Amino acid sequence: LSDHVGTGRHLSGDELRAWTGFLDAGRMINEVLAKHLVVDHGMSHRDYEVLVRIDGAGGRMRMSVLARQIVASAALISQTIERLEQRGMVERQPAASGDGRGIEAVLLPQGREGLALASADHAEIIRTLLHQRVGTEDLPTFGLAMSRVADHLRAHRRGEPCSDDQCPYVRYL
Amino acid sequence: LSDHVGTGRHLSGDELRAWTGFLDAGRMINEVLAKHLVVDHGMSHRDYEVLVRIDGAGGRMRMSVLARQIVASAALISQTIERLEQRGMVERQPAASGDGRGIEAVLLPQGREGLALASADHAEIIRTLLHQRVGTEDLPTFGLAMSRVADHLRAHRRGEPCSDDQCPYVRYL
DNA sequence: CAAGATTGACTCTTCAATCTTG
DNA sequence: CAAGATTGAAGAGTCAATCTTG
Repeated sequence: LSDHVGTGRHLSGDELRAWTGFLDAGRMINEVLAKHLVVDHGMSHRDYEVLVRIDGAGGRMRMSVLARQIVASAALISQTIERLEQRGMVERQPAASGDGRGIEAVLLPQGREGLALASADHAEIIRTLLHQRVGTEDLPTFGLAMSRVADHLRAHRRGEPCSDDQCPYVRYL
Repeated sequence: LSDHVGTGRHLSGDELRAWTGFLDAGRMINEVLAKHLVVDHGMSHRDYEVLVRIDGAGGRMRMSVLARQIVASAALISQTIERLEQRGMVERQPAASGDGRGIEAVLLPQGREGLALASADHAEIIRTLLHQRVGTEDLPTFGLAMSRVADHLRAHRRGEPCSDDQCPYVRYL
């Protein structure tokens, strides 16, 4: 395969290594996290993320806010909360604010407990598989780069115009 | 939330930024790629990846090799090839080698054409959303770090013992 | 009509069971 | 019995349509 640099149809050697490494690393880390959560704690990775966010917000959070913070659609959040409610981990309540359209997901004791049990291993897996391999020295730089990538895409998702270039493809977001 | 460094239950500030950035960036980039492929080229991201791999191997590849290279199970590859075959993009043939158990997926002209049409934009999206944000200067380092993460996990998946530490959680792979 | 939220249909993924060949 | 590959059912995600409230 040809190995043009930067402007060609195909990715160059460095570009390809970065992309396939990024893609495969993400898939396999997610696979490990997902299996750990479902095997040892009976919840999906998304269940866990939802519980973390609600806990981080003090125990209650609006559906729409949840959908915005986690990278997920409103429909997905609704069905995830539905499953968590059936298992007694969260509860749906009318929004505390006056808006009659809002629904808040409220963390129940059982959900708080499940979260606490899962979180210790969860963090350790991420350290072992990601942080340790990236290396202490490069970790801050890596974190900043990933935040730039994510923040750029989040800005587009909110409909904000892109600051420094055209970004022709984000219409797919 | 507490902000211990390295050894606690929770991720530290740097660790958390690296992890959430990595996770969200991966999700949103995949979302853009997936939508581009399905909207403009009528194929899923995994369809595209399968076609790329077969093409890279010279136009034919065994199912089991495909499953190993792409991070996917044998069942998933089987069903993906099934769909591609129905659309006339690949064809299943008995393995060229003597082993009567082997099946090879062979790229057909229509598949080659679909791949060519999709690949130009595909590479450009990845450059715009990932490489450009990481930055030219940091890209090689980033690529090496991601390759270390992925290679470490691939080694575990193949059952090889881990070189420099215990890695207690890879049993979930 | 726009925003928050939900539902149902369809698709994709995973898991366990199956079949065939070495 | 182990390895390569396939199948069917169940679980989760996406999309379009719907309902309610501002």
